[in-house]
Amino acid sequence: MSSSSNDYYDRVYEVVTQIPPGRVTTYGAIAGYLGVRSGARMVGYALNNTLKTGLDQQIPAHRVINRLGQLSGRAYFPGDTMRERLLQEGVEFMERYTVNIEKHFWDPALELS
DNA sequence: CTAATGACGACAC
DNA sequence: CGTGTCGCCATTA
Repeated sequence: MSSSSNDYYDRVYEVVTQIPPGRVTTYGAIAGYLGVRSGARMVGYALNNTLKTGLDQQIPAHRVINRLGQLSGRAYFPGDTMRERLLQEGVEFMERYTVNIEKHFWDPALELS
């Protein structure tokens, strides 16, 4: 168990868990909300840890995409799980692996205050 | 302790 | 408008 940065993962999980269905947010938005403006990479890293540990069953990691609306993490999900889940939630897709982020964007800084 | 990596982002060309 | 480069910072080798 990492002791120092355990907080970082916890914060990421906390935010991602609160993303409502049919909504999506970006790595940068989460990182910014956490106070780490350019720590977007770490957000994905933390999420990767969730799938690895099986936490993805509790954390909607599929609702976190990059600022372009692309499912950058789709490769880490089995098959097209990431895309299929978003479709089930009613998320509009512009392309096969690109969602209408402007329409479904969920900003933690605004929604969580 | 140093080097490389990554589910990103912004900017330069 | 596509591609390349740098920055950021935790994690791993």
